[in-house]
Amino acid sequence: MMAMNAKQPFGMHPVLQEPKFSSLHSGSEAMRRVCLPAPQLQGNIFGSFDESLLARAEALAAVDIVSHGKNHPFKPDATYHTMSSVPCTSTSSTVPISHPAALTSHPHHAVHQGLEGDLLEHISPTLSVSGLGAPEHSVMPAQIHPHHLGAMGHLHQAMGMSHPHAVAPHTAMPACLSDVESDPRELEAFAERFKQRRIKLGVTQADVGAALANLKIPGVGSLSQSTICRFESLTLSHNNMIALKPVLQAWLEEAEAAYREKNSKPELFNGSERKRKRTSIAAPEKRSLEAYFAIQPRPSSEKIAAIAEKLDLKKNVVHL
DNA sequence: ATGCATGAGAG
DNA sequence: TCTCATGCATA
Repeated sequence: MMAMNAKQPFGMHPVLQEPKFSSLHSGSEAMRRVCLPAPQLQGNIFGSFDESLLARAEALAAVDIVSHGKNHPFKPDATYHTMSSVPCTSTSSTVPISHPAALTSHPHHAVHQGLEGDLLEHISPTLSVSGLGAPEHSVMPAQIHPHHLGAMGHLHQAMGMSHPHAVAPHTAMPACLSDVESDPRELEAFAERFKQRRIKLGVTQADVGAALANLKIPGVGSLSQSTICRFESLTLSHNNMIALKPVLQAWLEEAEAAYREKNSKPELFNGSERKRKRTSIAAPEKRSLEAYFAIQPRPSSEKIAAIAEKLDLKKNVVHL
């Protein structure tokens, strides 16, 4: 044996197999990546990057490990793979099933749009943004390579949503009922963008899967590398794709926010510390201080000094 | 639907 | 060795 990544010595390889998913793939592509010291065990991931991989850590969205919880409320039903055609794409796709912004109460909301443009350097002017989620006003039939326009599309959920929602000019596509955002093309575009941006951030599929748990999105825990991979390669059922999209989108925004925050911040403390750390007072000391204060609301500076000395704290700290 | 195990390819 | 892709199993 040569590789065996310390995995389970389980060696079961039935011979038969049927193509569950019609793997309509686009082969893999060479992409540079930052090496992750730890094996791809999801559990370890966080334990490894810190300093050296600070950048990545940042990208991983305020990592704060969560054991996870694998349960997806999503109820799939149909299969994907239909995107290649389906010319019908309504324009009303402005409202995704759930706004990641709403799900995660993050301070980044305000900058979502900003980071959008920032990292999207490959935006293709070809498509109009107005669609906000429906990049293809039914302009293209079916044979167009959606990949080329996979630059944007999910500007929706930009909380404010100031665009007046232009009514579908023509082909309203009444048939595409549940189009709310299930538009396959849009999904594909998103998947493509997701992948590219993820790579740009130097985050691996496994990282993403694990980091998802940090988003604390109800009902969403971590996912495996496999799933992320499948999402990117559109090898999931349509509904599953749709269910996962907002989650991954939320992650992406988080990651990019953290990313940009990281390198925007001069953060290079030059000898002078910017802020002094908040002094934490031990519980017992704090209690005695409070007790004292109860008796002597206005202790003299002398007293304060004495107390400070006694508790080994700085005077201004004792001031409370 | 999703994770594990593992093969494949790249660096 | 790492990441990605995929077969297979299972909830």
